[in-house]
Amino acid sequence: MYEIFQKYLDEKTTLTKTESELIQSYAIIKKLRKRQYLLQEGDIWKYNAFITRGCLRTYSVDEKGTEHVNSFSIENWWTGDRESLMFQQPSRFNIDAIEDSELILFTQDNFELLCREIPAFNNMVNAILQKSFIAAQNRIQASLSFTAEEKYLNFISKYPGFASRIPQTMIASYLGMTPETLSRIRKQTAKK
Amino acid sequence: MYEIFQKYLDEKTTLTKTESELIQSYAIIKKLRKRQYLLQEGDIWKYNAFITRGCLRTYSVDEKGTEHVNSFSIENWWTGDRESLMFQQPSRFNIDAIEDSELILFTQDNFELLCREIPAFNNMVNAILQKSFIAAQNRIQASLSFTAEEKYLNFISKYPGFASRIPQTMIASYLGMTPETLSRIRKQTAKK
DNA sequence: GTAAAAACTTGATCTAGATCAAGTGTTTTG
DNA sequence: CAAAACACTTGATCTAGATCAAGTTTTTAC
Repeated sequence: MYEIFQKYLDEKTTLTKTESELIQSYAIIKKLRKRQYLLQEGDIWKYNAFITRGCLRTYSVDEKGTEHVNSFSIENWWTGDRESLMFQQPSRFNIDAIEDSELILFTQDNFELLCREIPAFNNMVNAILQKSFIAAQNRIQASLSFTAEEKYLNFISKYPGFASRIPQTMIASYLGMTPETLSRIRKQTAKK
Repeated sequence: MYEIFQKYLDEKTTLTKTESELIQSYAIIKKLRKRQYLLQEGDIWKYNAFITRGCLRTYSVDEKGTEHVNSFSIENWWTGDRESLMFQQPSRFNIDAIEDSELILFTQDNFELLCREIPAFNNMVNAILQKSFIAAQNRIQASLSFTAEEKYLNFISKYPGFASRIPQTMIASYLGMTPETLSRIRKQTAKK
């Protein structure tokens, strides 16, 4: 499955043979069955994780036991808990597989080394972070200014394809509404 | 006012004399009166802006004319619209001064040059971006899982000092509630 | 292949927070 | 320093979306 990551690298940046080999030498392949955890609340996250196949969700659980989905991540995206990684503190999140998935992991030490040794890799990582930040800003804006229906329409237009592979309950949680509300919205919008 | 930024740099990173001078040579000082715009919706944002004094807000206006505050930024923080800057597209945001303020601007070209020429500067910028992303994630989580009262208590504990210098109406907007609701929450929590 | 468990739908009712309205207090500005 | 503009409070009423409940449909697992 490493070829998928190699292809991603080739698209995003330009590397010498030696650099590519250095990156590959640190790659840890990890397979996850559906429902299996990549990270559990309380654990300290140690990696940078790239998804070559499948779909994962990051969520937290509040005192009432309600799950709140923070994000979905699919093939060709990264996942993990930056806060836990950066401050080496126990995570408030769980990450688990929505589908059978395959990942490539890099320990933070190795990842930092790659960033230091390979400027093109460092630039790629920064560009991804910038885009993630912009996406987070847009999500904040949506959560502040959109109605439930607008949030759903925005979601399916922004992430077409997600709606078909992710259970509605999880999408509802991601959008900050109950599954019942999402069900009713879908019924209504289907009519139009 | 450049000394404030110099002090910030000295705290966050280690630079040679030459590097410091290079950075300073690109700095553009900008003063803003209260209510004055730094950026208006539709404009394309061209800078990286550091605040040496004052307080700014970033907000958008929806079709109904309602303002939604995206963020507040005070001295020793950065502000701007990353999305507009990165993709050179018209901004959906307005940024204006809540207090008389002073900023240091770097055009994106100069800023990129500094990142390229000064690895320590680049690392500092990345670290800031990481922290901004983590803060955005936390805000998303709060907006999904907190009640109006919890959002307010979380805000004042996370940003003590903000409540006294920023009008309540704007804080309410930032927290995604009406000014009336915030007023009632403050009355209640004051009792306790 | 079938029973149990999830996932989704639909209806009835409830409620946190919004909206509307009418104050009072506090800046800003000529 | 007055009056206009703005910021905040308080009360009455309304509503989007939550909650509770009881189905039906789909998926999972032996």
